[in-house]
Amino acid sequence: MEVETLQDAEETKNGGNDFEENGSLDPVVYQLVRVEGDGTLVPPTEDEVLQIEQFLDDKVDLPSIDDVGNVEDFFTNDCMLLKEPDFEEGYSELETNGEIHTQQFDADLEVDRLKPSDDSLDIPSKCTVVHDHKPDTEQGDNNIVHQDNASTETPKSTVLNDSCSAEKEKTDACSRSVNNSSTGPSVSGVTSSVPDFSILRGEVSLDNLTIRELQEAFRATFGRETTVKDKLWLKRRITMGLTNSCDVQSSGCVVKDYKIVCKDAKHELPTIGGIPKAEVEATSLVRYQVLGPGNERDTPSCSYYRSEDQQRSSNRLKGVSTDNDESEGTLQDEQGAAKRLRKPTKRYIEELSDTETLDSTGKLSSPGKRVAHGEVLLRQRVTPLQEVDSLSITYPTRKDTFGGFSVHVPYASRMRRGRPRRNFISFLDDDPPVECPEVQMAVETMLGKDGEHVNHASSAVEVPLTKNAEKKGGHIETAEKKGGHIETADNKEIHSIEPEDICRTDAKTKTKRGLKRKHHRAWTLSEVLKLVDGVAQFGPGKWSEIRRLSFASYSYRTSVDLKDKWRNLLRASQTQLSPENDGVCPRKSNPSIIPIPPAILLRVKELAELQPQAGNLAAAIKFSGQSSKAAQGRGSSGFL
DNA sequence: CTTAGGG
DNA sequence: CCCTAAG
Repeated sequence: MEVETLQDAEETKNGGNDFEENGSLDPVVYQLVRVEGDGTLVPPTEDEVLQIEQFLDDKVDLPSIDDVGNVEDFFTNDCMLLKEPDFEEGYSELETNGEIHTQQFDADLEVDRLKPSDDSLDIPSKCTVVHDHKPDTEQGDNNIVHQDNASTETPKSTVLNDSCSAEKEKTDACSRSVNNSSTGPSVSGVTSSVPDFSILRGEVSLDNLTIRELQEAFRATFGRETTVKDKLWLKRRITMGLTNSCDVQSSGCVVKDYKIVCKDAKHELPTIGGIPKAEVEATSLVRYQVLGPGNERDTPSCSYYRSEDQQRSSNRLKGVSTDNDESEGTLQDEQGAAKRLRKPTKRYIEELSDTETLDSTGKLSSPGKRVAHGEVLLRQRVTPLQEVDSLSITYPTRKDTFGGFSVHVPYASRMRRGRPRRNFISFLDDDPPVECPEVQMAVETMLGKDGEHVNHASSAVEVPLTKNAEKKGGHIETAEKKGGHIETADNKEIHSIEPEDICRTDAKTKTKRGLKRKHHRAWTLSEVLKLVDGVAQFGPGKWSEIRRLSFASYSYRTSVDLKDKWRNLLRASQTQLSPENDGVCPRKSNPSIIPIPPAILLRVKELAELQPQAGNLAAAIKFSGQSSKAAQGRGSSGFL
């Protein structure tokens, strides 16, 4: 059996409660009772009591009058707000309160029994709630529990209760409501809109109501108007509101549940529909209701959300899932059928995201901020204790509603999908203001360029042609002043980074807007030779080939670079060679710049000449081999 | 991506 | 070296 929590109606025992002092509230005390299968109540065990007490203590603070007031207002607004997008603000406050409540409830739920709580708590309790929403449901004790979970109370009811205890006015209302089962929820008094619950009273089969009546009922239940004309939906909503459960079935819903509850309960809670207060379950229920109304924007979808959440929560809490699930499915299906699917709006989505983000609680996450607000609140209440795990689970995904169906969507999906900026590499690149080969290497590596760096570094030896100029004895060793380093041997120079490079690098980094300018690298004699050789082999225009084969080690030389360089070489060869005799560099005599060795130029020239010719012939191909060799032979004598 | 060319 | 147009 389960221990059912029963709340005892007000009790005066509370004694020194604030409430009493205020006089406004009827002190309600929860009594923890174990419900036997036969329905008899049994005094709680000490353990049970203890467990509950803890919760109570925590709660006690919560219900301060002020808080309560806020809560109430909040709820009140809630109804109204729910409709409108802008009601967010109200929530924050509520949440706090809500949490508290939730905790309590949770606690209660967990324990599954109520214990005579401290006086401090006054929750109007009412009778045990046995809901018969579902016809299907079994009626065993278990059922009861389930139902409670599933069904339950509206958040409002919860609130109301609190408020009642706290506020005088409300109290009155509460008391009234309590007294008059018939009376509409006192809430009305609080709420701007005064729902007329009368319609709900009694056992009325929603099925028999007209849309209009249903709408009225809806209004009575949620305190707000609805334009929805979907009977099914309305029925559901109403039922849900009344019962607080998700399980409501579209058809065959009878208000009587509500009613029953009312009857049992001494007070009707002003809550939305006058939901019974089985506080315990109420917790979970509360959520539902809130959601319902809130979500509702007259949209069926809301209910979906809820249902899921509810189910979950209830399941979690009680471990009873079956009924709920079924009901859920039913609801969803029905709704889905009834209404068109609704796609989340961008805004909606955004809101959701935000909400989720905000809620550390995680769970809340669901649906939209706003919509969810109510839910959130409720959830928190419910969740805190037990839902932890759920939270963790939930976290990764967010629920969205699609066409009324809740769907878990990975948060990630919402995130921007853009691919990572490809530039980031560039940035890396920029870097090396300093020259560290390492950095470069790293960069290059990252870039995926040829892995040359290694070579580069080690072989970097080469001196910029310009500078070295002639030196080459066979290799380029010279170092010019410029480099600052002297490369003794080509091989060695590892650090041949020239100051220039550095400077340039920086420059480019700074200069280039987004793109950094490629690090300037002077062409070394060896590079030129390779280039020439490459051209000789593959022919001009085969830059990519040359680059691949001949410049494997120079990752920083692109085919474009080769092409450019070649162009420059050609130019040079033409100008220099011809006037060659001058021997001097035409344009500058600048010492720093060392002209490309004539030998090379010669080769270039030859190639240039050959190529074209060859090109014509297509001999280029064949040629290439020969030419290259030839070229080598000649000019290079020692180059390659 | 590779070439060609202009800047 | 960069940039762009054109395959």
